[in-house]
Amino acid sequence: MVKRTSHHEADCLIARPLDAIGDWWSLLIVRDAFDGLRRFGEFQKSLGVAKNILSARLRNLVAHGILETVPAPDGSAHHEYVLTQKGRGLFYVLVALRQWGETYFSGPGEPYTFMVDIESGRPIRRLEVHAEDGRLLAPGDTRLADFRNRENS
Amino acid sequence: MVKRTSHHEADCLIARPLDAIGDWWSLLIVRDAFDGLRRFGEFQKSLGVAKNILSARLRNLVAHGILETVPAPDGSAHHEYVLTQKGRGLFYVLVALRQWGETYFSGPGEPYTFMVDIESGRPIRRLEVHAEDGRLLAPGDTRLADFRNRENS
DNA sequence: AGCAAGTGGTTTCAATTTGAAACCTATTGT
DNA sequence: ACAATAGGTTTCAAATTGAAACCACTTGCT
Repeated sequence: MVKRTSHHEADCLIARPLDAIGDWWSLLIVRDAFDGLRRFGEFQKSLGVAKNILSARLRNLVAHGILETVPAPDGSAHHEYVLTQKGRGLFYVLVALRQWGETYFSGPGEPYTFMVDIESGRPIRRLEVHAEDGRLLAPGDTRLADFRNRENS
Repeated sequence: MVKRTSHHEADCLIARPLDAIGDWWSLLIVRDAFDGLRRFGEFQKSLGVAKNILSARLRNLVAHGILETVPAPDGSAHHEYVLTQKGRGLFYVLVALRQWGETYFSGPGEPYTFMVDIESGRPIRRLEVHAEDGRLLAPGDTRLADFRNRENS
């Protein structure tokens, strides 16, 4: 059997998250969940994707603990999909992706949406990576270390 | 013709980046590029992916300006793939993804790699989202606004 | 009660995509 | 000269995708 390449058991802690999300645009479901969407139909309308595919994606996200199903609050027999704490942890990924998008994908002069702080209505700051002592770090200033390296540093 | 769903022209600035990267695990190529990998063969060995697929992914990343090809410095006829500035902008996405992975995907007691500041060798800080005035923001504290909203706020 | 409409899916099936292996073309190394 | 290595492309079977049809259950209306 030809197996789809999966990085499920990969050592790398970037590969595993990617594998859990499963599909690039499953993140759009997560984004919509952050926007308050909860019902199957709402996601379907928002994403315009085939129902069978949406069904599979939602199932996958639930299986990986990113979404969970809860009984519908209106007492109907249906359920709703809400973010778990793990799912809410993807907030930073979405912010990073969005800021990258704002920088490189907004057409010239094109009106676009961006993230603002609800309280002030002003745009949020750009993400920054900081060292433990607070120094601002650029891409080249970091490396990966394993547990053993950390112990004797 | 059955078209693969694409969010290329989507208004949303999360969808467009996703579409540019193309494939979830193309990010693994970008991660490897951050780790200093440059040659086709290096990527292939690192990712263990079929050569035709890697070839297509590299071509896509180059087409979207995330990688660029440069002549090999050793004078050979081959070229190397290096991150553009746009590509380096994905650093924050990778950090966000990795921190999420560190939190939710590291097995109990399992040794894992994580990001450290090269200068001190100590782990970097967690990403935080801040308002313009510096307040720390949680997932629910932001919303999207379009250009017009910004103008009159 | 009878019936249409809405919600939340599953099934079917053709088209597309994927990926392993084979192949190709240059450039080294010996 | 010959084999090996790098960097791909081509081929083709199997897997995935997605549009449309279908199904089951609940409302709402008359």
